[in-house]
Amino acid sequence: MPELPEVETMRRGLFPIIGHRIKRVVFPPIPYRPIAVLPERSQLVLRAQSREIVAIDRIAKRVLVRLDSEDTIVIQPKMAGIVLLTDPPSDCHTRVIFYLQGPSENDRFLYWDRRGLGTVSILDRRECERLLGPDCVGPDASEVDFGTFLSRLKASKKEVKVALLDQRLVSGIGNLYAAEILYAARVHPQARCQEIATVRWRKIHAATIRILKEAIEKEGSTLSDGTYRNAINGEGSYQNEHQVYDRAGLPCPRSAGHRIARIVQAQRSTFFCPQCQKS
DNA sequence: CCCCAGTCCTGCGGGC
DNA sequence: TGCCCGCAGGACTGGG
Repeated sequence: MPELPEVETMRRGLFPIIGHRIKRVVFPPIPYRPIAVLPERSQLVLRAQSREIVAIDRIAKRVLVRLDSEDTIVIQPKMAGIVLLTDPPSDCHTRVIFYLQGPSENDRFLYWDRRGLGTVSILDRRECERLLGPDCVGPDASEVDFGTFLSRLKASKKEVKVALLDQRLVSGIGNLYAAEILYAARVHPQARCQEIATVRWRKIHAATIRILKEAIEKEGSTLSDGTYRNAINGEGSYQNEHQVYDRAGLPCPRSAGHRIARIVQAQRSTFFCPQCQKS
């Protein structure tokens, strides 16, 4: 479930490849259906090969590998994708290998995706601006200021938890961090955005900034399925800080007399404490 | 415009 | 013990 902290950790993990040149792009033969490569595999090979990597960026939950041609390789890990500089957990889920110029076959990074829901694209500058511009992707949740946060979210007619997941309003928050943010802010996930007082929006904003920052520092959350890893195959540690996510039926950390509940909103699980979190 | 359901995909865990 | 089904959910699509 890579969300903002996990994808930011991927971005930082790729810093060592900046300044290197891509020698070869390889799609390993795999027993599963291949992942989507946009616009097509041959374009990725043609346009990435022999280009130098000049920067690694992130927009929302996508990693952007900037090339000296002004093309950008956009990696969207979705549910189960990661980028790696080291050997993958299993060879059969390696989807793309980018070999770099250098003395060793180990000079490479790869995209590994256990479920194959992710995508790898190569976009020129215009396509990047169109597909990843402010009309499609809201301001980054880890650094959005309160005024922007309030003006974009408070007008929404959605329930607050559903609104936090809308990448057009504010980008980077997924199901896990939405639950943790609203628990920290003591706001009920089904509260309507327009009915939440500004002082409580301030708490939601503060919790958003704080939790995403802490999760980035801890290199994200590696859940029990173990899929998410940093670029050198290490686990994150923010899972040890989770208060409510995937903890239905367990005691509320704030008061042992309460229990964490699970409901479904927009076809997704929501975890929260019905006693601590008020509309 | 909004909202909801379906889709992609594989691995795992609950239940019988 | 083994098997099957449902669930996990990010982003997108199509229908109402």
